[in-house]
Amino acid sequence: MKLDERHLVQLAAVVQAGGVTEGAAVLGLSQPAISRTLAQLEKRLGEPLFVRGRRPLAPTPLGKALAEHGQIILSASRAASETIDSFRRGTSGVVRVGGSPFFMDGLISRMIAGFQDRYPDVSIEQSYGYLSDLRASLQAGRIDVAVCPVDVLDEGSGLEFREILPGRNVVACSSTHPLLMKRKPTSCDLLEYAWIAPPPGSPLLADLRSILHSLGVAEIKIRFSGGSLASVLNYMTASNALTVLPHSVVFAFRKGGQITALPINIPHPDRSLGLLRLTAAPRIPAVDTFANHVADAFADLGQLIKRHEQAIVWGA
Amino acid sequence: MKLDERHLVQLAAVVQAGGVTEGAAVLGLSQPAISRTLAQLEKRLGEPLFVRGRRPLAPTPLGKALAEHGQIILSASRAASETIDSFRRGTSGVVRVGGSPFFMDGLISRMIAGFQDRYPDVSIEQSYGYLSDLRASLQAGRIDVAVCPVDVLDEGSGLEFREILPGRNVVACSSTHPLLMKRKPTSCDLLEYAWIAPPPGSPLLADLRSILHSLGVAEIKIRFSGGSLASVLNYMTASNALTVLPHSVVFAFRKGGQITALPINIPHPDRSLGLLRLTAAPRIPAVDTFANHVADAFADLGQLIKRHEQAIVWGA
DNA sequence: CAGCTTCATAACAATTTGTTATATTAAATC
DNA sequence: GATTTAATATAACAAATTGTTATGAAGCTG
Repeated sequence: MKLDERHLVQLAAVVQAGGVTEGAAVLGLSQPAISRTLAQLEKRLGEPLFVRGRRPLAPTPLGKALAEHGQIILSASRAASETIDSFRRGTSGVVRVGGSPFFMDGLISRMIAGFQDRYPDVSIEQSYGYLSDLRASLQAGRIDVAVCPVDVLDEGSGLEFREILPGRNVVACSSTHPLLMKRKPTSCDLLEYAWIAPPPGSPLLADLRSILHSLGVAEIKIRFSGGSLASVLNYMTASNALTVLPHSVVFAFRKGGQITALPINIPHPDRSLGLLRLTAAPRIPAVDTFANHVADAFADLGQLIKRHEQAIVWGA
Repeated sequence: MKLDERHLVQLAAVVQAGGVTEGAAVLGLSQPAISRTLAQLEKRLGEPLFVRGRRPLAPTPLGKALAEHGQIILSASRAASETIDSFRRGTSGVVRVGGSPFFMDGLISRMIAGFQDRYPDVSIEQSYGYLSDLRASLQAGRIDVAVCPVDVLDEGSGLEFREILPGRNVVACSSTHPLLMKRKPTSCDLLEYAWIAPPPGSPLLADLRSILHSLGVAEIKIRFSGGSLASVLNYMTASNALTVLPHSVVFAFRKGGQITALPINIPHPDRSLGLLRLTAAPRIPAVDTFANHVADAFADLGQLIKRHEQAIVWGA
């Protein structure tokens, strides 16, 4: 026999509160409303739910059993309410974030940890991709926000762009690299060593080409390619290979003492790391919270880098 | 924010079924009904629950989260329905049974085990008492059924009596008792040994007195009293003490080989073991099921005793 | 692009829900 | 044991909700 969820909830409230009047108060309803519900329930069931003509009100075994189900429903309903409230506050929900692999692995993943330290009820679903994929994912509603280097001129197409860090690359190497002995490495020196290529399709790969061009270097020895950041760092640590990496990523890993940047100036890409969101997308508070957290974290990082550079001067 | 349980259920059905139409079918409703509910929910929340303009219908993270709560509600509701159906079939519920201690401990408790082997979803709450207490408990709705010896003439007072075994007592003793050596023990022999008194207030105690009277015995040595059946049996096993017990109880424990009955005839009490229920009480199917089970079990027991007596003749 | 399926909207009838006012009934009190 | 008090049941009514059918709009499929 099918019964109304609302009725079960009312029954549960009455049983738990120990009286019709009190139960009504718990639910914020009038006593006659509950009284009628109970009468109707008993009529439909053909079984009493309470021992009649006796106070305090005592449920029959059946009444008690049904009230337990009602209690579950009431709890679930309250949990749903809490879900909504917390969703609105941006302290719960799901944030689906996509981004370019090196930034995600090198910076964002740490920031996510810090974020969830503050907002443990927001779960993060991470995915990888470059600008065109990410744009498509945003538009298809597969992700809520993207973290990605974007050409400064690139704009429009319904995407909202929020810059969080100016583009700046460095030539990275193991912190025991022989070239670090030299005061001013030349372009020729760079040709001496093997290179790690950034992932195919990444802006870094394009940057690498333009760097080589600006240094007047024709070709380099690519020894390793296709690896994610962890592979690149490991490889670099255990070899004298060079690669081009975002300044911020190398900076973030300076604590490990394994890698560093060569003191050589290379041109800045006309590109900034930023947060991308769909302009037309519904505002999800948790995504706002997350975006703000990431932006703040990058602002802090920017400050840190600035202070660090006052001590150590990179390049010439 | 408070939301309607019904709406959450409908949301859950849609998410689980993967479409409005399918969800409506699951709940036995029309598609527009669900469609309107969802529209209303989204309007009240100010947040989309589904990714619009896209098929197959995909819930947003919020929609999915709320649907999970709805699923819980739906399950609880179905469980409640099942509780009712099963209650009506008499295969679930609670049976509160009261009875005289020796019968409960000696016979009924075993029958409850057999009962629950067949009906595992019926739980039994057992309590003890003699006729007057039990009658009061029945009338107060504290128990659903009583198992108790009742004077054959005693009747009325809104109680329905169902006889399940004619009263018959025996003098019980350890199975190694010296009197068992004698072919025909006399009343004087009975005076030689210590006696265990049945619990105060029990019909057995009254029976004991009338037995002594009929045997022309004035007084006996009471050595032990106030014990429950387990104590009485243990005491008897470890001594040569005698007591008066229902024939059926001694019979039920014959398998243990520890106790038996003396071959001496004592008068039957004008009393029968029976099931008592309130005539006016609402019919609880599980109680019916239980009462029938107990009655059947006693019928079987009666047959067993009869066959057993054709082999072994008790008393003279 | 036609055809099919699925979802959204409109309009309306029926039921349900909640309210206040009042009668009953069980417990408490003297 | 009569009387008072607190709690529950009932009645009457207004408002909101729910469900229905009919129909329009929007995506997918071939």
